[in-house]
Amino acid sequence: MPLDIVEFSKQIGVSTATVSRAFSGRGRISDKTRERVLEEARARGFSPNVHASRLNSKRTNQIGLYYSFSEDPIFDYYNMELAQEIAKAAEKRGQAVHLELSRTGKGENQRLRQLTGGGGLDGIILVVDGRTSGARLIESVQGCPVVVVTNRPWAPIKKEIVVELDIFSGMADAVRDLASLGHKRIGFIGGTGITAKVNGFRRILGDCQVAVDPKLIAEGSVSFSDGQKAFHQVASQRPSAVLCATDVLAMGALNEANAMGLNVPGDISIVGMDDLAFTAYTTPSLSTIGIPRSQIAKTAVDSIISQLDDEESESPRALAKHVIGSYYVQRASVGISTGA
Amino acid sequence: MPLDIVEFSKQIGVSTATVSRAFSGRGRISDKTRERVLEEARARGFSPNVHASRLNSKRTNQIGLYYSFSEDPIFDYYNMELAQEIAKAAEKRGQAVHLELSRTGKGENQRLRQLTGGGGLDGIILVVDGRTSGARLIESVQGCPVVVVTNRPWAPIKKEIVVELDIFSGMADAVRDLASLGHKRIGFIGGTGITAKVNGFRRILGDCQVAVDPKLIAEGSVSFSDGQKAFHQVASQRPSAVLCATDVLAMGALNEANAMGLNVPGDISIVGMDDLAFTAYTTPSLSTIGIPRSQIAKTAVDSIISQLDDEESESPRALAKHVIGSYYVQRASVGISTGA
DNA sequence: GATTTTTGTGTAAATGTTTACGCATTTTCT
DNA sequence: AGAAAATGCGTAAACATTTACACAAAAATC
Repeated sequence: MPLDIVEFSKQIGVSTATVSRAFSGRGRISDKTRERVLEEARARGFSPNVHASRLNSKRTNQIGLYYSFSEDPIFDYYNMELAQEIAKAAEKRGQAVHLELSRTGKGENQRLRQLTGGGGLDGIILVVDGRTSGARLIESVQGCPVVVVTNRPWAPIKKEIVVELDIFSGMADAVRDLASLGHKRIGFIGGTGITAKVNGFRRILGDCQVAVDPKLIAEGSVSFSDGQKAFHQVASQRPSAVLCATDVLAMGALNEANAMGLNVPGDISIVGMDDLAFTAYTTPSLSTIGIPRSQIAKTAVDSIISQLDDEESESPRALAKHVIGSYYVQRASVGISTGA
Repeated sequence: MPLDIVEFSKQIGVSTATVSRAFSGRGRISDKTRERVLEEARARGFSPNVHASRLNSKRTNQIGLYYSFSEDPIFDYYNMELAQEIAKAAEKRGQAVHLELSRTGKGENQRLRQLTGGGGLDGIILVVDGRTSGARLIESVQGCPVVVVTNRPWAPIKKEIVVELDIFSGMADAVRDLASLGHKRIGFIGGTGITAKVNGFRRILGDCQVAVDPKLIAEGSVSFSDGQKAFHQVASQRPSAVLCATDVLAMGALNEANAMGLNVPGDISIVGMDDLAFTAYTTPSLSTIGIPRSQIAKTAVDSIISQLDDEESESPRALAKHVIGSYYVQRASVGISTGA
């Protein structure tokens, strides 16, 4: 039913090549002709068929954004905000985002093969929460550039480019800051699967010459209620400040502090991680450690694009790793230590 | 470089038709053959080219999700959470989501024509915040089913299916509830462009026989700080409860109440709108009015699918409107009125 | 003014599938 | 067993573009 390029070009008296050139911007064509073609296209309602177009040009202008997480919710606030930044960064490079959410596990590899194998994507960004599952996933990426975004240490081994998120630099800033405010008993509320953060925390305390008290470290999961529980437990040990592995955990901690009649930051300081937009909206506003999401996004998207360009120029693809550091934002939830 | 169907089928000694049938599941093929083909494909790393495939079959299995908003941020928490639900609903129907964020205005129509014209999408879901701009946008949707998600009254006029969100049923529930708790002075914190909510609020107060005091209605925008300012203004008029047009505004109100030394809900009750996930995490947890997002998502996606099916069966497309009602969740931010 | 270069356009051969049609072969029915 | 129906598979014609190549006309060069 819709006009095709053959019929359309016949109607306006040019060749299909000319029409193609008018739309793609590639090849030689005079300005006058191009404008006439586009004008007629608008008037007659012709738009080139993208499938036929892509079948030739190979480019899709679509980047896959694949989240693989072992725990629900896959698409939490952090990942949503990251997705948004990636969508923006992709748009700047003329790419649209193809969003895919997945639970780590069975069927994933097949899905990924299907997604990347048929040329449907110019590239794929894999956001993963585990080293092993990530490595397994990469096996299935068939015919397109791949970028892995991870918070685990990861040396690129196959065809992937790695964007590694380093939360520790910001954590160190936070701890230094707390120490300078007189905090000597600093607690930590962790979560399953984020042992790395806990270990980093221990190391950083050592670096800052703050004593490590195992009783001040509470494991938990990642939800609000986990934050409440963990805080309740840690608070009994009288820390003067608590770091939480995520902002949502910190919200739980804040809430529980309130319920326990503790004043934040009067009695205890609380710091979250992720720098979610809503940390500015809490009462008191939440200090947090963030990794610049726009930079993560830009790095990942740029990397896909440059891999594509490399491919065209037939130069060998260099494995690479980009490390994105973190920052500490002090807000109202942190104050001078009132502890012993 | 990658194997094509001709070469692959030759290698394993069958015809291209057989390979195609093995992958698509359509047409006649024996189980044994299909399995052999798929097995060989895995072994040899063959995946069918999606562009060539789509060029024939016309189906894309991609639904566009197009947000057009007149104000930043386009992709706020509400829209993120909605997008997530739509992605889930689409996935259940075997469709992926193509995300597109846009500021209302110039270039939009052309972008939309380009997006929908070339057969790149099976359908498109337009989420808009204005009646007029939405109607203008629809003009540019060329060759695929379209669904509009809107919170404005909207009678379908052209080719669109409408999912209209009715916040008023939930608002009425909330007001009734507040009234039954003895609240007689109920304020409202609105925002630009949401006059409809304010008018609805007035009507509902009338229905519930609660006096309308214009001084208790504050316009503002939609941000956290707007919520703070508007609350400050309204609070001076001593309302016993305040409805806020969004949850983020309500967070601002909550924060300002705190800053003013008002206890929530002891001195004043606060209700938000949107039922964002984080409303459960505030202190006190925020009562809110929500519209079931999963239902919005399901309705929109199902509508696209059924329009596609109708198209195939050549039956005429019926314009339709689905209205999704709202609910009220009472949480800790609401209590018995202590006012005069 | 003749030669070379540049520019604008057309022709036609890819691009990699799907599917209508046809033909054996096998199964079902009477 | 013979006829009818169902099954499995191959051949080849779409599907709607892009782009290498060819060629004429215009512009630049000497």
